[in-house]
Amino acid sequence: MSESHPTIGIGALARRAGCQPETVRYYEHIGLLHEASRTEGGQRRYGEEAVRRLTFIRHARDFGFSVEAVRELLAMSDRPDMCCDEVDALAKHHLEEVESRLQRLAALRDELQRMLGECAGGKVESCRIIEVLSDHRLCDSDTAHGGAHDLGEPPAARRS
Amino acid sequence: MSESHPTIGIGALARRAGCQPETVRYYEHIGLLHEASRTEGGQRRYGEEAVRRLTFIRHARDFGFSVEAVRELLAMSDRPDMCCDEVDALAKHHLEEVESRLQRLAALRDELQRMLGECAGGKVESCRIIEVLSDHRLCDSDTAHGGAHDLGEPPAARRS
DNA sequence: CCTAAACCCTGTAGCAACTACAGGTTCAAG
DNA sequence: CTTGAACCTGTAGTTGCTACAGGGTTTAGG
Repeated sequence: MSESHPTIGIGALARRAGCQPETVRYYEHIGLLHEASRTEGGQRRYGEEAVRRLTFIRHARDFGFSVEAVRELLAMSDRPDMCCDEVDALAKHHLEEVESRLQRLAALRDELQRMLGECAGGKVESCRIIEVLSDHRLCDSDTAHGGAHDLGEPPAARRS
Repeated sequence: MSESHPTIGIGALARRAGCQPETVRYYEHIGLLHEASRTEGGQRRYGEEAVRRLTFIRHARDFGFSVEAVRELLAMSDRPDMCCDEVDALAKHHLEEVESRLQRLAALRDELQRMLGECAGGKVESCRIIEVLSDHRLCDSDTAHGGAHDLGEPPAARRS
């Protein structure tokens, strides 16, 4: 309702949503955030609405939704009279992915624990860890660790 | 012992280790695999040792070890009389990371389940999922989902 | 021996989702 | 009015590959 004047700088906006100014510019660039109004000198100025939108984005990202999923969620939340089936479906789908990642990650943990438990701490020559890594048959094959890709490795960048 | 003649083509090597020829060239490029010998026409030819090495790499990668960690593991496995403490430490460190990812992923799953359970299926306006995403305070804050980054999202590419 | 298919080569660009500069401009406090 | 923090654009880097384009090589069959 209340359209606050755009007085918030990009740094303050970023701080309030817990991210970096670069990330804000990036979100604008890929169209998650609308183009901000500018001062005469060309600097971006935001209002409270932008804070809400960015917070939503960051929060959804923290939940593990991909940028494309966030884009859909934003589009849906912009249409309040829509039926929320799609939102529900998106969240369900995401939950399924999370659950399958959880299972494989748990299998991986078990295998790592087993490896570590069996390593007697001698020479590399007889190291159980190296052996297991060398030979797939030494794994508990029931609970196959299905490839790090689908488990998700931490992406390169982590925010400080 | 038996130094097999290098007769295996890059495609066959890749197939035996469960990856793509491009991946093999990439590993060579970043120095995980030694430079292969070549035919007169310039094509790479490999022996059984390369199969073992590549299999080790793929397996360690499947375990979620980063390429840099794999590089260290390879260096260690190349020195059989070394004490395997470092291997052990690397694996332990990795296990810790896996466990912390597991915990956050579990918290995330709970939150998603809660969100889904509370969504009554009406209009977006009153959608519990959108609400939770909009407002951090609606989360169970004890078991905070700590950012998708550290949970790891599935990287873009998945092998077929 | 010849040809066609299957394989291989290099090099570059692309994916996600940002982060990190460089080299300059603008704003706000004192 | 000066200073320094904040901001601007644009490009390149990160991880771990994958996907081309535009060629050359190998090999099996006839």
